[in-house]
This record gives sequence, C-alpha cells and structure tokens, in this order.
Amino acid sequence: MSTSERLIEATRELLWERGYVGTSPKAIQQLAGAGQGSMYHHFAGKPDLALAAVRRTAHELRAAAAASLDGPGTAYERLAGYLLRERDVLRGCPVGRLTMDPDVIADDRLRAPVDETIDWLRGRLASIVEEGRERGELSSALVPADIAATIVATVQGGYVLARASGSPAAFDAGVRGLLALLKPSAADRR
Amino acid sequence: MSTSERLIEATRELLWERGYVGTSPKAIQQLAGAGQGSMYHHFAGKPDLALAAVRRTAHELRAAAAASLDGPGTAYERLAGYLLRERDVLRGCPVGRLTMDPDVIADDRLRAPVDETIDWLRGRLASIVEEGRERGELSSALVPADIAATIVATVQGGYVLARASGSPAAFDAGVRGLLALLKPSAADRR
DNA sequence: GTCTATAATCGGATAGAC
DNA sequence: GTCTATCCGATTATAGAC
Repeated sequence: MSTSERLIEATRELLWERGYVGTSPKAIQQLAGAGQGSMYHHFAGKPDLALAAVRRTAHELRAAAAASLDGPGTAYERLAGYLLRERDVLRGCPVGRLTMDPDVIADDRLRAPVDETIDWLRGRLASIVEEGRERGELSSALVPADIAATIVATVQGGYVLARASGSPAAFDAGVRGLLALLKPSAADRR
Repeated sequence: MSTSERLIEATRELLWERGYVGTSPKAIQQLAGAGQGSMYHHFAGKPDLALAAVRRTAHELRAAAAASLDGPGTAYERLAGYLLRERDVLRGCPVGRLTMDPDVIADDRLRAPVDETIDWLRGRLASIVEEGRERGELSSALVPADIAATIVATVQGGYVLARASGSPAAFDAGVRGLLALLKPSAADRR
C-alpha cells in the first residue's frame, strides 16, 4: 500500500475512533508509519487529509447500505435486513459521529459528504417505504420521508444508547422496537 | 454567581458546544472570567470540573424530561408531549453528545452520569408504554423496553440528522414518523 | 481565593537537505 | 518522496507571591 493510501486509512481509523478534533497529524503519521514531510508532501494539511478520508468512508457506507437495501424481498424484509445487518455497534457510525464535531460542521467541504450520505440514505429508505405502501406491504397511512428519517435516526441514536451503556443491547432493543412498529398489521394488508 | 459556579456553567456550555476533547481549561477560564489559579483552586483539573458540569447537566435533563412525562393525558399524549417539546435541535443533546467523546467513554466516572440519565429515561418511557398497553391506548403487541429504546434513539439520532443537514427539519420528520407508527389504530382500541 | 510566572508536552505546520 | 530541523501558539498543569 502506498504512503498516501496508508495516511488516508490511518486518518479514517482515527476519525472514527476519536473524531476530527481528537485526531492529530502526529497520531496519523505514527499509525500510518509515515514522517511529517511525507504527510505534508501528499496532503495540504489536516483538513485536506480528513476530507479524503471522510469521502472514502462515506462512499463505503453507501455501498454497504445499498447492499442491504437493493436485495430481493418485500419492503419490510429489506428494511429489516438493513436494520439487522451486522454492525460494530460500540464503535458507532463513522459518518454520523462526525456531526458532533464542531470543526466538521463548521467546514462546508467536510460536512458535505456527511450530509450527502445521510441524505441519500433517507431518500433510498423513503422509496422502499413508498414501494411497500403501493404493494400493500406497509400501512398506507405512513409518510415515506418521515418514516425514512425515523429509521435513520433510530440507527444513529441506537449507537448513542449502546455507547452510553457500554453494550450493544440497547441498539438491538431500539431496532426491535422499530421493527415491531413497522410490522404490517392485518388491517394494512387490504 | 460565585467563581466556582461560573466555572461549572462555562464548562457545561463548552462541553455541549465542543465536547470534552475540544474543551480546554483556558477556554473555560476565559468564558468564566476566572484566572488559572482560581480554576485550580476550586477544581483538581479538567476531569474534575467536567464531572461537576456533566452531573449538573444530567440532572437538568432529567428534570426537563420528567416535566413532559409526568403530566396528565393518555400514554400517547405524554409520549407525544415529550417528543414534541421544544429543543435547541441544532445544538444536539448535551448528554448524548458525550457518548461520542472517547475520553468520556473511557472514564467510568464521567460516563456514569451519562449512562444513568439515559437509562432512567428509557425506564420512564417504558413504564408509560406499559401503562398505555394496560389501558388499551397502545397496541398490546409492543414490548415496552424496546419501544422506549426506539423513542430515545429516534430523538438522539434526530439530532444527528439535523446537524448533518444543518436544519432542524430532519429531526422533526423523524419524530413525526415515530408518532405515526405509535399512533393507536382502531384495531388496538379493543 | 486570586494572580503571575514558569514549564513540559502537544498541535499544526514550514523549510530545506537528501 | 522522505527526512530532520525549526517554529509558534495551545494545552494542562505546578509554584509561589499577594
């Protein structure tokens, strides 16, 4: 792996673990096994390197979500597949956690990939809910965009609950609760 | 207000805004209008001061939540009251945001008030869901502890969505979606 | 209780040799 | 491309005078 690659991967790791404010160039260099000069040769500075790292992480998250959401099955099954897919729950979401970083939110270039990823996910989930409604798999009373927001929020908030308690159990409980609420009732299958 | 009070209030403010890692003693002193010696006279150091600040914030959050949850009304109405109460959405949750701070999670003393607060909230919400089930106001198919986790997660995750997009709209959408899912259907009111 | 002085280390980067 | 040297301000304190 090239030095530039190692620097980006090290930055992704540290951003996930410690956030933007908590990640120093020195720590990145050590994890990447690269010297200072090397880092500043490949990247303009910390924000530049972070941008490359965040973009890559955002793309990967999108691909992983798409893998769950684009499969076969009813709308409910695909939503359940997404919600129940394996996650490193206690590490949290590598994209969502950046929203709590004031320096990320303050920088439009850094915030953009975060915003776009979450926005894309909401849109994708909304269209699945819409499909479910049309096919009578989900209650027609549901507003797709609202339910999509609820789903993404439950996942993002589930990480908060898990990290607060030090156990993934709370994340799982939140997901179970949501799936129970989404579950089509006999009345909806008309 | 005493110097010690001003230091705690300044720390609460900065922890909310910038997190633990992003908050320096110097910034606290400036915001509090206190000198270094003054701060180290009243508190042992940054962790000690942060602990005092976090405990107070946790207590206040609990009191605010209780005010919504202990009122009159049906279970659904009280849950809706809690979910729809006024919030400084773009600032996020002063307690929940701490879970993304590695130094807070690593320190048991700092994590404890966070864990206890969220745990208390989950319990309080679960008992309201349970009441609603017993009175036939909510579907008896719901598992109170799971729904409670879903509610807290939706709120915590709603902050993430809002901050990602730079607008409170996404938070509101998530809450609307959840309320629609919770809404008792004719079939449940038997 | 509060102030100023001092200090070791880190953060974030630039310069220039190799 | 990578390395070492250097820089300046911030971080997180401690010591001791007032």
